[in-house]
Amino acid sequence: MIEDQLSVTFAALADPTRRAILARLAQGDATVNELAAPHAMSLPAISRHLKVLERAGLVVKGRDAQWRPCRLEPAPLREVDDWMAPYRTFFTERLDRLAEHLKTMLPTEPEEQR
Amino acid sequence: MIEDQLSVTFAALADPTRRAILARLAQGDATVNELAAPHAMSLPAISRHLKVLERAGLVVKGRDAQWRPCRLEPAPLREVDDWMAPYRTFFTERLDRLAEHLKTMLPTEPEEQR
DNA sequence: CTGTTAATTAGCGGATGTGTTAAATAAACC
DNA sequence: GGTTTATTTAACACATCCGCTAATTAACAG
Repeated sequence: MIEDQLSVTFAALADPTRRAILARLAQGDATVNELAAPHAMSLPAISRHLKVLERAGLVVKGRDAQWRPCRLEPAPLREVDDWMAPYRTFFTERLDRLAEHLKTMLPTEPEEQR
Repeated sequence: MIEDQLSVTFAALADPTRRAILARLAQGDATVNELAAPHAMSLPAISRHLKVLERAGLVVKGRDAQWRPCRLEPAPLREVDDWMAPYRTFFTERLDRLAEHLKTMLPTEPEEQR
């Protein structure tokens, strides 16, 4: 099980419930119960989702009596952003993409003269 | 099984082998064998990874005799990019706050004379 | 001490993911 | 037709994920 940080982060993001939790936390800290409220799902299920987000470093839990106020930690998202960087040119600059595509295409298969 | 596009894309990205395949394809099209070459893994395993990438719409396979030239399809990455947008402002804002914090911190702690 | 609230853990079942080897398909080569 | 090459599918094993309910821990309130 040699799971790298990026894989753990992507796996954590690959669930709509967890992304909804992140979206909620982006608007401010919240307790586990507050996070669970909008979802038609048991509390333990939400608790497990939070654990996944925590393991990915996307969420940090504090302690306030019996409450565990959760906070969004954007650092792993920045890692995702950095990973995306080289691919971003593919869909932001289509002319460059076409040019590069042609460049990689031309020298591999030299046209024969006729 | 109501898997949304974004979840499928994130799940596809949550594997280092698949990300390596995408990185390879970013430099030009390649056949399944070419994509498999750098990995210490059986060909069927690579074939399945490609299927996952295909299902996510990240890769499109063509047909050239017995070869299946694979091409990178950046559209789902753009969706990820769009999803990231609100969070991106979040963590740049956070960095700004950090910068400001450091700025306001420096003059408050003047070196004591001796 | 007792009861209430917040949250986690335990244990179960079912689905999915990931790797293997062996067999099958498909198109080229001779 | 028969062989080689590229790729996929089948069948199996094993682990993880994801939901549930029931039980447990932790901290407050009276």
